Amino acid sequence: MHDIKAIREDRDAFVRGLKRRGLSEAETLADGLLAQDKALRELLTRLQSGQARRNDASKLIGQAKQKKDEAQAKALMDEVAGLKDAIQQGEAEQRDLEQKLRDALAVIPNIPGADVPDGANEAANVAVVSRAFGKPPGLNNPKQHFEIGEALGQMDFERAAKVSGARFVYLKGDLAKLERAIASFMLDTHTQQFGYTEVSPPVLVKSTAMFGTGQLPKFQDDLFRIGDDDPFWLVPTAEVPLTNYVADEILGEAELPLRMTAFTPCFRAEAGAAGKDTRGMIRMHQFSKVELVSITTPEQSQAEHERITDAAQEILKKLDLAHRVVTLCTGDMGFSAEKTYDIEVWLPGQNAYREISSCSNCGAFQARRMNTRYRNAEGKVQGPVHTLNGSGLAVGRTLVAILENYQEADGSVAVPSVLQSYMGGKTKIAKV
RNA sequence: GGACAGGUGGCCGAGUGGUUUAAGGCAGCGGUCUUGAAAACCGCCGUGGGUGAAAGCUCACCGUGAGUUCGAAUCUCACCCUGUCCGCCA
Repeated sequence: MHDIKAIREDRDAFVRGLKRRGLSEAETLADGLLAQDKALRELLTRLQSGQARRNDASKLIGQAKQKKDEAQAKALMDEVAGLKDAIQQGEAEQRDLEQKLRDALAVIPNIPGADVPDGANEAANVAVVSRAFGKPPGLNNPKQHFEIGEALGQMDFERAAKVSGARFVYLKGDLAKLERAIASFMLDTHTQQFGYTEVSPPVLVKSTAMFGTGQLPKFQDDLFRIGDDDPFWLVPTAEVPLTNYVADEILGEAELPLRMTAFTPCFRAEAGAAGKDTRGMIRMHQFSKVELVSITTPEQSQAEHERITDAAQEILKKLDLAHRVVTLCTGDMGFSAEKTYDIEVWLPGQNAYREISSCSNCGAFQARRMNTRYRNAEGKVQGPVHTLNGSGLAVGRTLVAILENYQEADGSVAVPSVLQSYMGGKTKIAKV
């Protein structure tokens, strides 16, 4: 959510930012907002002088009545009665204008950071060369993960389709255990090495929480919803409950940065993804993910963005999985992000790098929607905090990457050394 | 799901239609006193908005929303949340 005051003070910067995002009618949009803002402020000035007079007169009426001066009281009451309609109408108009302005602001995406490359789509994303890691392994005729999993008899899409439909999967035996091992390994790394606090959050949330992180009102079609009025929503990522943890709060500067990590299932309707990644478990309605969220001061957020990306990459490094990092261009970034790094892992079966993590600095954008601020050391309330989130990592896709990168010619899969202790010492997953 | 009781500033807590400008206390900050500290005493101490160069003036906010009234923390209605008990339950 944007600050209308900031738009008022620098309309052109706002317009430039939205244009970089690809919004061609940014000028019209900005001028519309400013016109609404102006109308609202003019109304407030008018309305408040009426309210001030009413308050004064009402006080005088009280005093007159105490002095038993009924004539004086009557005269004042008559005067205020004349103001009443105008005030009530003005208050209704104020509510209406504020609501309209808020609704208009709620669907405008965040402004890209100054160092974000311009571009219309993922073709314009820019590699972060210094963050690249490892080389694709030389494998002969590598299989795709679902071929491996199905041959092991431990990955079942058919029965999942019978029970739940497309884009669901059953994992069994060692593969089910591997998912749990991956998650434990990730959580342990983030808590022990990077100081994140492990959290087990709700995965059903209210509309206000979805608004806070920016999924609502615009992206309702991507979400699963439960109930008609005052619904619950299934979280598409633990970013939602972790970030909204601080909603409507004023935090002390001393407690920042606040770092939280959670392992949760994630639910996505995948509307509009028809035909994409239909085989295998790359794109599911339900998948599990370890998420990282940081709440910081504005001064800290850029450094924290690098740090959160480090934490996510550390997992892939320990698993010895080749990957690269790209800075998303203005046209490829999510709604709430100011700057985003995507981490892409090498998948031999697909002969391609595929996204496994997305680390974003949302600046003050979500904090404004959530009404989360902080207090400095002197106790003075400052502006909104900054919020960041990153996948650390998508567990399903990590399992896919392990299957494809650690596959053996005989159809078995080696267990990466850092996971062996989580797998009861097992070094290999084979058909039973 | 049902019954009852509640929701007031950072915290506790008074306040059932009009000098409420939300009492009082705790915590915090500044000061007096003191060699220093404690105690005592004095002062300050919510958020957001409008207007203004500023000082200031002003509006809104007592769980949320709507309403009654000249005037609402206080009355009415709806909803949300918390606690206790009952029911159900991993």
